[in-house]
Amino acid sequence: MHVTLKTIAEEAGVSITTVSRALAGYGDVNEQTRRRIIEIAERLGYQPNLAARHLRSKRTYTIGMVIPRTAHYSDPFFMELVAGVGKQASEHGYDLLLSAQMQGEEELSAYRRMVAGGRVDGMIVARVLWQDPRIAYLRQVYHPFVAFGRTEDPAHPYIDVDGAEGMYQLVAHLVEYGHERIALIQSPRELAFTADRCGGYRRGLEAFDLPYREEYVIQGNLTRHSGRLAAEKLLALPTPPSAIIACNDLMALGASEAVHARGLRVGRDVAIAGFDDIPEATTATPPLTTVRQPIYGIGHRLVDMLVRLMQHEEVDNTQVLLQPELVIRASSGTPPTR
Amino acid sequence: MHVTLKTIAEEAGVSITTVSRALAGYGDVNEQTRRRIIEIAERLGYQPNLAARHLRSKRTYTIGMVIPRTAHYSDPFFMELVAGVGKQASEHGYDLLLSAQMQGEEELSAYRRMVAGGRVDGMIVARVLWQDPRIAYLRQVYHPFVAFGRTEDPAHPYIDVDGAEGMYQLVAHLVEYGHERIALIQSPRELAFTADRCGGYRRGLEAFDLPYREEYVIQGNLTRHSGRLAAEKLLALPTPPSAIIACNDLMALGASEAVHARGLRVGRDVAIAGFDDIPEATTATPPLTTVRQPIYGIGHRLVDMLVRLMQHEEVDNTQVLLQPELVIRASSGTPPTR
DNA sequence: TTGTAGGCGTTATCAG
DNA sequence: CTGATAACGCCTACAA
Repeated sequence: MHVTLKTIAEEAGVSITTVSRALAGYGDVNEQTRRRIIEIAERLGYQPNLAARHLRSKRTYTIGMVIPRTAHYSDPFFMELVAGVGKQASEHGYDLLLSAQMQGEEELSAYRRMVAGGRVDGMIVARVLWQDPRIAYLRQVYHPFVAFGRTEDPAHPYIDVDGAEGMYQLVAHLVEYGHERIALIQSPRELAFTADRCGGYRRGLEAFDLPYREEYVIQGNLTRHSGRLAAEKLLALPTPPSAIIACNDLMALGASEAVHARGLRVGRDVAIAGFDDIPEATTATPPLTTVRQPIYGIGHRLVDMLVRLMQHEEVDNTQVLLQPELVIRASSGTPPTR
Repeated sequence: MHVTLKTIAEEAGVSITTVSRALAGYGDVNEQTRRRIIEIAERLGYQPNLAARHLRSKRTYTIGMVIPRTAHYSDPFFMELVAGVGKQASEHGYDLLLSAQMQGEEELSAYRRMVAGGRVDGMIVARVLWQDPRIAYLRQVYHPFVAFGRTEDPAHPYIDVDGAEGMYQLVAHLVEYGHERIALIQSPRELAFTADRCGGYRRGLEAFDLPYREEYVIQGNLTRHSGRLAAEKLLALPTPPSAIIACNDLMALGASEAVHARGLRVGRDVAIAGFDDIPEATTATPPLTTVRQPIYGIGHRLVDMLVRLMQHEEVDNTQVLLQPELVIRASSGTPPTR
């Protein structure tokens, strides 16, 4: 059977109340009694029942996060984020409650279970949508959360990376390397960062007087496979692009496969660039030029901000926009010789 | 405020009991009443308080897992395992409670919090130690768990990969490719799989009449960095090995770095092989020869078994030993020409 | 078919 | 300094 306060109380010959207070470290317990109680508690391996404690105190010391339940593969973006969030949560004395759900209704009901079910003190929301129902929900019930990503609605707490700027830099970089036909493999429109990143792409083209061509912009769904399909279409065009930017690294890696498969060489015949800088970007062949989002570190900052919000501390800035860092590797080719 | 059964009861003009039964789908509630109650519950967005429910029912529908809290980097082995476990847990209607802790005392107390604190119905134990205090604890309190890895004690439920066989195959493979000086970068002795894998290495050497040399066996700690250090030592020997096997992929990748740094070429001048087949093994340059542990799939199976144990169903086999699969890639060189 | 009452283990209030 | 007592929200005999 489980050791409860009652067990200890009986063993020590005092009331449950006294045991509770002794263990909680209240000052109004006789030093003798306290020591005896603590000794017994340790001997019996007492462990407070957290469900009971939560029921009373409304604090769970748990952070919730819902990640997409994909068919078979683990998404490195989310895994890095989970690692960063988990590490920092633990640093603050919090555990992490993870639920893998299909996007859509299921996901939202997982939010409800966690939040309204009182299982977590706060939520981390990743991969924000344009009109994000999860954020709408959390705002409606006034539950603490921080999002990785912003939307138009200016009021919610977020940390984000300036995708427009990142994309602009990517275009500038490719132009500098001599490219004029730069294609884009786009992320799904419903994602908040899509408009941001695509905007940066367009502004990049304009800034260098390059035309925006409909046929150079293809829709992907963030998976490696969709990147490959998109690149195949691009390469089959009458006038194929000489450079391909993908809205995330996974699609960029898929695009590299398509280039290979056509017997062309990445970085020489076709330049490829991505966005995120997942670990594999470094080790891919050739290594991938990309825009770095320090995902692991962002996980830390998300938790730091969330912890303050949960504890109702002052947070000076709840809208953090990080400047991206262009990471040039071999997949975008070699510098122009002049 | 939170919507409780009481809120609904008042709204519907019935007792809490009736609401509870109506929502739980009991048969003994008037159809009229039930419909009215359900309608109100939905309108008010009722969500059962899970702490209260757990307190009563002792079921949490949560699986616990403690992962090492390393300084800065995410360990791909654990991340893959988390992905597999999380996915399958969700498939069975369970959430995953993650706690990142330093190994040792902290880790054990996280187990206690989860288990004795009643937060989880079962635990997944990864990276089993020789005399594993976590397993000792779980057995002592009769709490359901499944381990990824076995120990001498035959009675606990586990899924494992036959490391001895894997290592043997690795040695055989390298011998076939013409190597006679095969070194080993060993994992920490306290890990259960170390004896297993090292045993396979020794038996491999014996089988091919190769001497076991003390100086060819170096201790690592599973990190990339330790693999690099170990390989540097090996390569600085008067008679350096021509092939290096590491007990995990991360150390093997570190060893590759050391080879590079010395101006040698992996797969040509020195053969390298690892164990695990983490995603990066495929994309590394050159790709890494290794022994495949299907970590993601093992995560699935761990959960499947655990779910049956938690629900006290019959499990025909609670000790599963999987046969490993040798994955030959470029890091071990090219086949001997004859 | 519905309601009353008790308890899960904890913490907080209020007397003694 | 200590102990009753109530309450958190839910479930379930048992009674009506």
